[in-house]
Amino acid sequence: MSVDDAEALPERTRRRRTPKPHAAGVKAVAAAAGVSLGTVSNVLNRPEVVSPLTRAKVEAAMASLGFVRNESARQLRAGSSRILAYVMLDAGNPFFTDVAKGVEEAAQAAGLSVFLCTSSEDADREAAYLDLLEQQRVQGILITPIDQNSSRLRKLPSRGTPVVVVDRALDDASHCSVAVNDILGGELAISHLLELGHERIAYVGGPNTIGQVIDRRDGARRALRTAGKPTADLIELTTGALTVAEGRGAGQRLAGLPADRRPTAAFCANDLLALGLLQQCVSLGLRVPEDLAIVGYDDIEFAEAAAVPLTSVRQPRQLLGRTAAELLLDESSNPDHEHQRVTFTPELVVRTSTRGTL
Amino acid sequence: MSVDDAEALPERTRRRRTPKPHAAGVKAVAAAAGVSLGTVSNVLNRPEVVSPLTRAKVEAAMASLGFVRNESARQLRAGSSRILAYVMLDAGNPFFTDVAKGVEEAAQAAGLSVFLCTSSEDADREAAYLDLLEQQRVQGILITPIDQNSSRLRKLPSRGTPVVVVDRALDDASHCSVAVNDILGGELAISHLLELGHERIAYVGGPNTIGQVIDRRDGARRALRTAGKPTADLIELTTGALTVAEGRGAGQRLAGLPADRRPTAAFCANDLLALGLLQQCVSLGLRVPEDLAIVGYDDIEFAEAAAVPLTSVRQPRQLLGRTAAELLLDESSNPDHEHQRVTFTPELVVRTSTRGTL
DNA sequence: GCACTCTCTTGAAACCTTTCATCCAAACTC
DNA sequence: GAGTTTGGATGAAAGGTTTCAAGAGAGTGC
Repeated sequence: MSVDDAEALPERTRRRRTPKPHAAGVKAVAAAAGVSLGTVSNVLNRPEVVSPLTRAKVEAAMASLGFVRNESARQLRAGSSRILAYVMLDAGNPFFTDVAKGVEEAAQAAGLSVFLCTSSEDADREAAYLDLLEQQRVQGILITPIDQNSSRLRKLPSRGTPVVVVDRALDDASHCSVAVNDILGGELAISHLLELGHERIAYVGGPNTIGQVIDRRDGARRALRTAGKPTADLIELTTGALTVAEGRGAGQRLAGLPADRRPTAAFCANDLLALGLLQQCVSLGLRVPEDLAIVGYDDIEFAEAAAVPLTSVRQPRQLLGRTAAELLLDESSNPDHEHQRVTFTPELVVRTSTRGTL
Repeated sequence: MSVDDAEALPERTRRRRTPKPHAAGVKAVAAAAGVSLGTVSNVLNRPEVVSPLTRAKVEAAMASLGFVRNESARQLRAGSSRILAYVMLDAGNPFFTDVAKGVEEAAQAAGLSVFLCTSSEDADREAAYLDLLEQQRVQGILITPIDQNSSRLRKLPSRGTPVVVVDRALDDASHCSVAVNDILGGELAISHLLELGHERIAYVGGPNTIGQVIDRRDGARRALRTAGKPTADLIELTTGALTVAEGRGAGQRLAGLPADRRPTAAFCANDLLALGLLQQCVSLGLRVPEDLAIVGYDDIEFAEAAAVPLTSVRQPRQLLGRTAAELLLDESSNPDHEHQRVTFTPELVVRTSTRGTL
């Protein structure tokens, strides 16, 4: 079935100004249906004002010519796009894809589509995507930023592109933000470990440019202070990213320490790190939680199914995404919109990796 | 810092034709810099042809006006976009995000950006995204389709939007495709289980509209035939989707069977199902692999870290994505492009979930 | 001092759609 | 049957960028 032969190489020697021999436009449809441009446009945008007969003719013409509306032209004239974007830190982290699911849910309900972009924790990539999206005049941008003080990020709203920050609470008043209290999350994790009697506790996370990494560490320190211990007691293992592979690396470093200096518990900045750490430690012969208790963060679906089910700090992932999208929609449709900062509360889910088999 | 107050509600009674009081355009920049439109455009697109002095003036004007190029207009005139899209089945499945990583790698090398879309195994969503992307005139579409016979999908290339099918080998000659031999993958899994002496084997997967589900099952059947067993021996547990939750459901059903009718091994259409199945079976008291051996598919990162490390059929995920993107780039830049069908070979990775602790 | 290059810059046309004021004809009103 | 309303169709203008043929100066060679 060589459907495409008909269209292939309609002319080898291209005409001068024609960059693409693309599809038929409204003009061609109008000609074929024997009506004016305006009528075709009406069929597209206000079908109810055109008589059924005419509409049928136009629709037939569109079908037979394979008409595809040129969204660039539409947008140029109409000034608005029906797209919103979510720039996430890492598509490989189920936490973010769950947030994305919430975003898509809310967007779909409002008749919008969502484009996903991944910065992969790379500031240049993030910047490139922000530029691109602004140039595309998307309706709005949801972002989990690497650096929340980026000037690029702050300039966007004043130029007409609404921004909602997800999973970070911004100090800046020019955006809405939706976050989970990461300091509290860190406290929950460490208090739990202290209650279990651990004294040498490690914090595994990095790089220290990521807000979540910092807040969760600060929460951990605060829990130590509250318990009357010096914050210096927290042994910090800095990683290069929040991935399973980096978690394994941290496991390697931990397991290499002599038993009397090795921490008895580790709190990881996210579940990917925790899973990597867990895997490496187990394969190097450390028992979890007897030799090393582990607490993760995010409570992704895989935390429960892990080799040793993982204690973790749970965040309302989809709700986070949905709320963020709703704030964005409000901002772009409600003239009386006021920026809000929504903060959810995390919750500790205790499993075998800290509590043992009891 | 009320940065946005300056811009807020510049005029309550909007002027008639102005849909958005958006940014300054080339025209404003040209006026501010005291040059013509064409020169501004040259600074943007061919900076080398404009004199350093003029360029500096224009750049200063752009900065002070906060100029943001209107991509819709650019695209309308230039006819081409610098974006390519990957429509994936499920963003929550690490397999697809790994493929996406490969795509982004290749795209970045070519100076393009990637928009990710998720059909969530919903044909309507997929169709809506395809329409949207075609209207956006993206440079090309990479897709793991739900239904590879969709007429919408087949029409795209003849209308000017190149399509590369990922993780499916299409019978159709109008696309390139990049796939892994799923029939062989199914065979590998079942042969392995047969070698271990299993007789009652279940296949867990669904819905049966998804190509991968069908091929892997067909491979399983073929392995049975090769071993001289009737294909009816394969006990099929059909799921509603390829998710951890559905895997748990299947586990529930399996564990409910009396021991003498329960399969001794299960081959799952992907790792998410396998992880869910594993988790549910373990929590219901079945031992893996003694009571039930499990083989997954994809060998995602979490398979190795599972409660019982998972035997799985590995696919070259990133390579898949990178190859697909490269084919797409070739199609849209090379006039002598010929459609190709690239097929990779999967590989069985044996772990504890079938082999026991030996 | 004239003809000629070469380097930059210019202005108008083109891309495709949407919008809106206007127009037309047929159907009512009295 | 003159005037009014109404349901539909029309066509020109606008939106911001890119392109390209042509123009303007400055410099060079003889």
